[in-house]
Amino acid sequence: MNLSMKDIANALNVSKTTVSWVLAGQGDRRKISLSTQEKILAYARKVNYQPNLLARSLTNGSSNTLGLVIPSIDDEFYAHIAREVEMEAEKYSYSLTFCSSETDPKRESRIIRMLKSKRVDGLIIAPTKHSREELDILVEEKYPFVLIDRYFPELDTNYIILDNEGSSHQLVTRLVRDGRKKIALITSDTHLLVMNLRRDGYRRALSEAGLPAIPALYGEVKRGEYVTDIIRVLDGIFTEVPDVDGFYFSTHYLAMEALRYFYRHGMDITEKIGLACLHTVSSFEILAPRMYIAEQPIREIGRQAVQILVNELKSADREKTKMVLPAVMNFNE
Amino acid sequence: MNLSMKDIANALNVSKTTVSWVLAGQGDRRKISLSTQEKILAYARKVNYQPNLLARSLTNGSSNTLGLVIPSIDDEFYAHIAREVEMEAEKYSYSLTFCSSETDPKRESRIIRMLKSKRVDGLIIAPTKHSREELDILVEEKYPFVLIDRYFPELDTNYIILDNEGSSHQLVTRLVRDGRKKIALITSDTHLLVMNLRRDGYRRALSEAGLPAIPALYGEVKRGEYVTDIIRVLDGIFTEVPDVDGFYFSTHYLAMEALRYFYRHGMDITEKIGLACLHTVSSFEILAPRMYIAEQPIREIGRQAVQILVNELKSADREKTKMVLPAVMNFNE
DNA sequence: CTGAAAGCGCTAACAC
DNA sequence: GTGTTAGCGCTTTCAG
Repeated sequence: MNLSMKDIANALNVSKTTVSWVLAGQGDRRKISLSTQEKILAYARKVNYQPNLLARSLTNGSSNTLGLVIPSIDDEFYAHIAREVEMEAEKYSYSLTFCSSETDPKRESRIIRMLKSKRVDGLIIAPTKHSREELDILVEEKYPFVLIDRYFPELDTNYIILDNEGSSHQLVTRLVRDGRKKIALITSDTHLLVMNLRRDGYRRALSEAGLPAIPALYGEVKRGEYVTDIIRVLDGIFTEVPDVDGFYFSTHYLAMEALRYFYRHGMDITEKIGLACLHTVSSFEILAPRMYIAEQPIREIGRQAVQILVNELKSADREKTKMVLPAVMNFNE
Repeated sequence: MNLSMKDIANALNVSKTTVSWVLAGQGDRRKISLSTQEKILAYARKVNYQPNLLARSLTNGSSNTLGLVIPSIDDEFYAHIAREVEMEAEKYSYSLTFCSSETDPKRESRIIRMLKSKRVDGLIIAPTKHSREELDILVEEKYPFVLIDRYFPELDTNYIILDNEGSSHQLVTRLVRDGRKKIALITSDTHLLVMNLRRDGYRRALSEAGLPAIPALYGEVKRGEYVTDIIRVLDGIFTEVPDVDGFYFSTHYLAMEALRYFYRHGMDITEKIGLACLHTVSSFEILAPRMYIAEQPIREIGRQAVQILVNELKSADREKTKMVLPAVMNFNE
């Protein structure tokens, strides 16, 4: 199959070293004669020489590869992130190996170990709830990594997250300004810190507006079976608070299922019910054009994540970067 | 950082080989004494030994990794494919490195070369239009790979594709059965073979139904600027054929933009206009519940792709597998 | 200007 | 039962 440097060296009666220099573009610096250089270059091109990156990485102790670990590539949000990260990594001539944990902590651990074993130079991780142990190890080993989307405040790591509390607050406040008085919160995955922050923002907005926090307006959906469970939750809210006039969804897939529900029940989600959601998917624009949306700054997250990693790889032991990014709103003030 | 086998061997006063045997689970077969085995295992666990997969791959000449090359991870369809492939690969304890070509042939070439250089054991490729050269090389090198979604009939390769002509024919025939007589075809990327096949299916359905092929009902949208160009196309059709009563979209993103258009113009897409589309995205279920849809058998594609590759890796030089899969319809007959 | 040789961490044929 | 050794393909120090 593929020829190696040795093959080229033998064929041309030069040494492996010379071939290596030339192919690495160091011919001039090493003062290899032009004739030799050209001979090597020509031959390499002719036989379509491709370096064995495994060998190179082994020698160099670095694979020029970044690893991305996300809960699920099926999720539009993470798919976008993956894209941005890949593009940005390419700018620094890193390639990307991506794996999805399927929100299974065991899988996640396995993946992280595997990526380390493959000697990826750094990791970008959107951690699941139970990632702590594995992250502890990374911290201890000083393995370069940056968390995105979720984080652990007690851990001194790089992270880039959304201003969850603030965005929530803005969204709910916007509903309040429309005169909504009975705004339900639909949420899930409440063991996640970010979800609590979103709830906090919701509560703060209500209390600042002098609105009561009605327990019946709190809808918690079981993750995993959210497609069916949200029906139970919404049914419950409409029975107990028939004049509910607003919904704030803590994440996009909840909004999606709720929209399905509203459409099935022929409900008026333009006048009678105000909607807001943190995160978005492209179809919301059509399905619920008047829904207030706080979007994740996906491009920014992807870019920063790569840059933080690249910087850390250049000079280890720098301060950890902790970024809290504002959301991008589809409305004013 | 990570200890190597040598370190373990030194620390325990045994040889690298012994460590290698034991850690590879060959202790019993190689008749290493139980005490030694336990000593090694215990120590490895204690220092949290992780093998260097680069070194192992270099030695073994195989990385236990498959590569997936897709046009864009942003696309729901390919994201799903990526997920299935990853899960299936895991069953055979292969890991997955995925890259997206962004439908840029140069990028695609680069990616394929890079993956080969990293010595991935096999490739799953959803090729872009101009992939021929790179594929020719793969064929010549006998590098194991399988094409999905698109293929080159003149190339003897593994491939798994949808029955494009047949699915199209079924969709359009279904519209005809509803009494639609002026069915427009909205398509794009017409240099792709699969797109031509879809057009052929449309035409066959019309001709079998004795319906004329009205040129004004053929809408070709420029890829790349389809979001704006589709408006021009649809405007054109509605002006020239005001009583158009059906639309067949050759792919999901065209349907998506058309729906946007129909909604903006407040058009009746339940009674007056019949819709059909090859491919789907989740929001269609809400946006256009009555649209006839032919779905790609994503799971099947992902599974088969991996299995074909795994089989080929076990025994090279087998016959190439060429699969044409039927679509999954959301309607009867 | 060019080459020899060591070493990255692992496996496996071949001793003893 | 265990160790020696060579080699995977590359980079890089040191010697000519």
